[in-house]
Amino acid sequence: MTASSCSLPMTAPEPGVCDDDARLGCRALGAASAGCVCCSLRFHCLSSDLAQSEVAQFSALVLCRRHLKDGQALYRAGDAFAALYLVRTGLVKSIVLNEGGREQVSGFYMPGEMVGVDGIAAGKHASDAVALGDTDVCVLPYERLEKLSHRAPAIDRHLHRILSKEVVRKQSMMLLLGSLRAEERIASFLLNLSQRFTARGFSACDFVLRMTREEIGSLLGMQLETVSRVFSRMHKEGLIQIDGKHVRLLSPQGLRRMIGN
Amino acid sequence: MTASSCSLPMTAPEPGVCDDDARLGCRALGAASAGCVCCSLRFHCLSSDLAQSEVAQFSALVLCRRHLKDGQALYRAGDAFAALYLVRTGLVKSIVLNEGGREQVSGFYMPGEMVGVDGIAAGKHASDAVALGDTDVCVLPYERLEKLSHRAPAIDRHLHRILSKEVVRKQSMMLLLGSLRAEERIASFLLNLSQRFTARGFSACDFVLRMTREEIGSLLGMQLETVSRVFSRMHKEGLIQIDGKHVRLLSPQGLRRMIGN
DNA sequence: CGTTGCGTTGAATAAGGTCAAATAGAGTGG
DNA sequence: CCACTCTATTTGACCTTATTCAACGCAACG
Repeated sequence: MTASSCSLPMTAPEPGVCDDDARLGCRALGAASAGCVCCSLRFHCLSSDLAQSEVAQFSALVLCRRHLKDGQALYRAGDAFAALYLVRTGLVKSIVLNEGGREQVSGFYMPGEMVGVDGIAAGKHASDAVALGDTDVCVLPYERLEKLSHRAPAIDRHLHRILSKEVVRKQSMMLLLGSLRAEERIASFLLNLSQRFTARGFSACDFVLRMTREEIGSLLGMQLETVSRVFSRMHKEGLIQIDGKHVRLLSPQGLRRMIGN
Repeated sequence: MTASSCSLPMTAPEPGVCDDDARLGCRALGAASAGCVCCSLRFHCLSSDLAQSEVAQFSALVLCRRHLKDGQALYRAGDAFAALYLVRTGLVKSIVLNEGGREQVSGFYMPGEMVGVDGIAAGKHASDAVALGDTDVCVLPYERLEKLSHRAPAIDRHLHRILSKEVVRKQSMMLLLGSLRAEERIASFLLNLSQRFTARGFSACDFVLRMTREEIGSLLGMQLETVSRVFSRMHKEGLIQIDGKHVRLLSPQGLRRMIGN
């Protein structure tokens, strides 16, 4: 998972430049760090059509990383927006709160996925981001990222794509919330996780849910009891095997049929 | 509404350069067109902290406009992504379809709002965009926009903000769909429209819904009958006055209280 | 070993969906 | 101008689904 045994050339961060450190509560990366160039997540964080030099430039952006323990917040709604984050290990959940105090999980972010883009719009975060279990993130100071993206068109384009992808993702969550029933939502959720695990080289059909039933329910717009019941029913029907947080998809095909395809 | 009597200097599109015309099905703008600099929507489309020169550069991007009649599509899901669109007059609805054939309205776009950003991610549109009533849009060829944004950092930043704002918007729709009940959804919808009308200089409490009950229901994740019933109930309770598509908010305060604030 | 958080399950209830029918309005063609 | 058609909307009756409330099991932890 780590990129320790890598000795490819990279642009080292200028020493002493990381005045973001204190503000962002992160630890600086020494020149020893191999950076993005040979990070195993490189092709999740970054487009494959970036030149090596661009990857190195991007890498130089990541002045520091942050480690979060279970339940610790990366940022809170209302916090000044200073950086975007790329999950390295672990899992981050993002939570939106409306004025009426109601809150909802708006997404789970896996290694290689970017957290925090909702802060760009207003210069302050619109949601909380909280670690589920031990989690590491790379910190991308936004001002530096902006400056870099003016120099490196490919990186700018990549950023646009990431932002757009987030729109598409939320849009398909809207579709799920607005027009699927409980069973279909769960099926869709499981298949989505499966697909993302696969893309990261993990088993497609056998994984552990780091989040609680309540958090799943919150994301999918249903009560935790309903989540539990649907899991139980799917289990009885032989579609999945579920033991606490450990899930095994016995019939991905059957799940796919449930959501109509 | 039009910016006809404006004679400020602007960068005219180079003649003969609009080879996008045929592809995008739009008509070219003559040099006679006043462009964005004195468009009444300027401060909706564009950030107020753009310099005049930057606005002119942006304006030069808009090589053509498109007029759409009621029900006509700006693009369809799967179409190659070539441009972003800024609504000038009228209303555009965007519709997502999932694999199972289910579809849902994912947003209504008013003058000054940008349509089409979900196409950036994959290079093809993820939704349909259809005009509700006569509608005009400005066409922003995306490749040119990208090139411009490398030359003009402020425009790039503005684009990032627009994309992020779209994420925030979808995110709050997720919250609505996942945790509000029918009445609260409608209240939220009406207040949102009201706020957007206000921002455009129209009455905050007296407006016409261009969309059908079914389209409203689709956006809000409920059946058209439920939409109708909620309108009727709100009417009885003296919160709104509703006559077909004509709405008057009698107690915006009361509506706000419904969603808990 | 009691406490606490998470998960499961059951029974009663409420909210919204579905089906059906009636009405209203806009647009069309005679 | 009127009859006709088509679509949008409203309303009622009934039914399905998911929520709510409550009880209980289980595992981790101090």
